[in-house]
Amino acid sequence: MAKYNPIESERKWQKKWEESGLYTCELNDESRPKFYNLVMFPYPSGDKLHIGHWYNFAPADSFGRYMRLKGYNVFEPMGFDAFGLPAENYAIKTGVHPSKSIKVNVETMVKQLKRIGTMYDWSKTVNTSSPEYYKWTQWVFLQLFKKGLAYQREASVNWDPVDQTVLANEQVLPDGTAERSGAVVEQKLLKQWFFKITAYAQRLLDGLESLDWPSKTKIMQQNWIGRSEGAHIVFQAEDVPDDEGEITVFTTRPDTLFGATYMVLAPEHPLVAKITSDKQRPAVEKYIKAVGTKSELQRTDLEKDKTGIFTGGYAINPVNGDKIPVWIADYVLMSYGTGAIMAVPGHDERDYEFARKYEIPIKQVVKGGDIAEGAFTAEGEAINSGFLDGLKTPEAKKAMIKWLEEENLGTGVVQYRLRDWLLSRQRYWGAPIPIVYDPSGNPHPVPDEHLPWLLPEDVEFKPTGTSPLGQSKELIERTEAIFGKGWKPEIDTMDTFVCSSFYYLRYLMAGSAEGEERFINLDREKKWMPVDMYIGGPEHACMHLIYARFINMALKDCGFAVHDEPFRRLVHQGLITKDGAKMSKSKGNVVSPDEFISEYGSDVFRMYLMFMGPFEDGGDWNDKGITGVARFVDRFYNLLCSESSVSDESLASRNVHATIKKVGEDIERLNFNTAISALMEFVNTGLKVGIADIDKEAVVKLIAPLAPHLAEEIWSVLGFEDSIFNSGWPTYDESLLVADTVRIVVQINGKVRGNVDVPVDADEQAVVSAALRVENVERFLEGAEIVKRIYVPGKLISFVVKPS
RNA sequence: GCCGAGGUGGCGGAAUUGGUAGACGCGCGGGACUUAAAAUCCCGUGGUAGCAAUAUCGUGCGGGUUCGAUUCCCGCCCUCGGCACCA
Repeated sequence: MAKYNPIESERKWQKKWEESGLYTCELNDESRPKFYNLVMFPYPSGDKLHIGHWYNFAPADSFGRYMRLKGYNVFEPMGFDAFGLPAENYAIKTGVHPSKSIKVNVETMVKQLKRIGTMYDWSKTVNTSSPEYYKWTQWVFLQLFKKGLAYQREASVNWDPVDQTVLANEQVLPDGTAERSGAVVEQKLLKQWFFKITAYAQRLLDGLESLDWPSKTKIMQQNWIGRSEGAHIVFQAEDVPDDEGEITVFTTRPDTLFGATYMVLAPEHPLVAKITSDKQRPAVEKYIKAVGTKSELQRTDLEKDKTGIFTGGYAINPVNGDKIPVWIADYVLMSYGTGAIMAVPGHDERDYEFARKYEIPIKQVVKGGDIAEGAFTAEGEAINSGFLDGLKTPEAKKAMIKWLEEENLGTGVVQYRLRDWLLSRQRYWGAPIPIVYDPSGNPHPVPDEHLPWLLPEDVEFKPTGTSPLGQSKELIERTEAIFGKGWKPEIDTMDTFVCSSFYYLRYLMAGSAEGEERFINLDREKKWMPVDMYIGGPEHACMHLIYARFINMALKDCGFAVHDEPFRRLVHQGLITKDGAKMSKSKGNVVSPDEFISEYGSDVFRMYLMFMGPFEDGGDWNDKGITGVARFVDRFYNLLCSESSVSDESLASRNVHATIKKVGEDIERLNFNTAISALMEFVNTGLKVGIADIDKEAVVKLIAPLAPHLAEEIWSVLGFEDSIFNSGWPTYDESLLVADTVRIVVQINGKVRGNVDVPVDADEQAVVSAALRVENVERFLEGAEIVKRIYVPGKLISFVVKPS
């Protein structure tokens, strides 16, 4: 019998699959239930596919193949998230236009992806940087604009005065200098576009409940959205006219209002100028200036001492009329809450630290802890709090809010930490924002018939102090030609997260004539959405996965989707490291899969990755065990492709049926490692007791999701002409799983002292007498009295004894 | 600091509801085949004691519940991932 040759076989089957169009999904097929199997699409970098890609894509594909065998019409598309910084930086360095380098990269990446042997439907692919795709990115922007969900306001960007360019947060080092140029990064205000994602905060929070997602990811999103319940409370500044001197604070602890001994405003707070006394003014202005040079990152990132300065002004605590000092400090942020807080040093750690430093009185208003030692932040009973005294924290909160509302001094409110989505990028390689400005500077949407609003070609990539699109003569001329003299184009491009927020909808339309005309066919969306399985890295737990949910909801509200949530089940693959470190080109520790593929083939390599450990755990890469999987493949092939005589019929059939059960259950839960173990055990037993010819068919199907080429090869050796992936998943016979006898463990005082084989239908009395005859058990029972007996049918019999 | 996940042989890992801890694989030791090697096949493989049967210790550390704990409870230590002055 010929030895299995993976390299030759894989080439052969990949060719056949492609020629026969086996994986082209008929989206209108009504004969089978649908299954939308999606992996997060990759960025087409110039590098080869690395182990991380394989670790992500191969198991995801195995799951898709399993669902196909289970009888589902599986849609498994693949595409490219091709806009973004790396291609632009490459262009700046080499002068090669991003569209050129991306085109080359996509071509090589497709070739490499095909070598994995996945069932991607390449007839329905997307590339976010193609005009056919970004036409819809612009269209989505315009839908949100029309719905009032896109707006402009001033926002600060990180500005590199040397490179004359805007920097992303990750390009700014913790010390506030630019990663590339080393210049001190400045803050610069620019008018930028935002999506009103905050309007969806509660819906994004509520929607999480229905999703089959890792709880870790849900918790991260909850924290990201950051709902907190509390109250707005109005304080009155002294020596400032009534209507101008109102300071509204947000607090989650209105019950501690009696303990507020000072207030803090953010340095940027508009009231600071009014409230500051003449005496303090020079010092306050100096402090504000010092804070202004710091980026928000520096202000919030450093584990530093709190700093602040007294304004010289006072405010009145509304609940008790106390006159309390008003300070400014950089630990209060203008961007969260109202930019002002009431400080309760007795019951808030930051306030405590600050009050200690500046010798501000600390007052205890909740019973518990030791205020001399530190803030008591837990809940408790209100004290020194007038009408709240004796109430527990939750009741005290309610009572205080009720009082504030009656007195018209405040209201109960819900606050979110989520901020609106800043989508303007002062970059070239992105989708142009489809907005034009009339001669007075008012924004107007580019009408649909002019979409795609093309990204101009005539630009310099080198930074010149403005968004690259600003230099395009073509874009300016185009704008004036269409809209009239004096009209100007928007020159910022969109955040690439916009592109990746709806690609799962566009896959459903890609490659069709209808898809060029319509964003989505609602019947198709209704049928195919939500995505049934979404697999991708945990690094997207917050950004991408919140943005995509938001866009989907917004599109639903615009009438372009019927489902609220785009991703029903989500799984994160783990990270593959090398010697404990993340693989990266800069560290030079990237391991290429290529040598393993050419030596062992794709099947062995992908199975080895799955066999390493749980899919969601990842792990540290080493190639030590790959020979084990290669051996297993040979043994599997030998067992199924040779004549075998069955030496023990019942054991042989139990071997098959138990494996069908185990492998199916394991793949269902994405426990590929134990599914492979089960198949190895099957082979070990099978080589001993044999396998009936009639069972071979079922067993090949079991390995098909994990090693698709191998399975096709054996399937054809068994005489089948059609692809194994057009067959079905085998079923098992429960009655064949049970052996005639069962091994019962015998314990004495909880320790295993022996075991007995008894007929499966033996009753307790039979088990007991068999157990008592075990030599070692007899020894331990000699001279002892059995005081208790525990019997777990099919498992164990346990005697509790005491010496008599 | 807060939130989350985890800690099991020489190594990767298994143990679905509290019921034989270490499946499966790597590695290692021994053997068969071979002139020899590779490949393949067979046997063994947590520590300690013992020729063995077996005993004893053993799932990060210290307690607890239980006939019985890797699994449940309390208190620590360490590693990894995320967030970070959110009022």
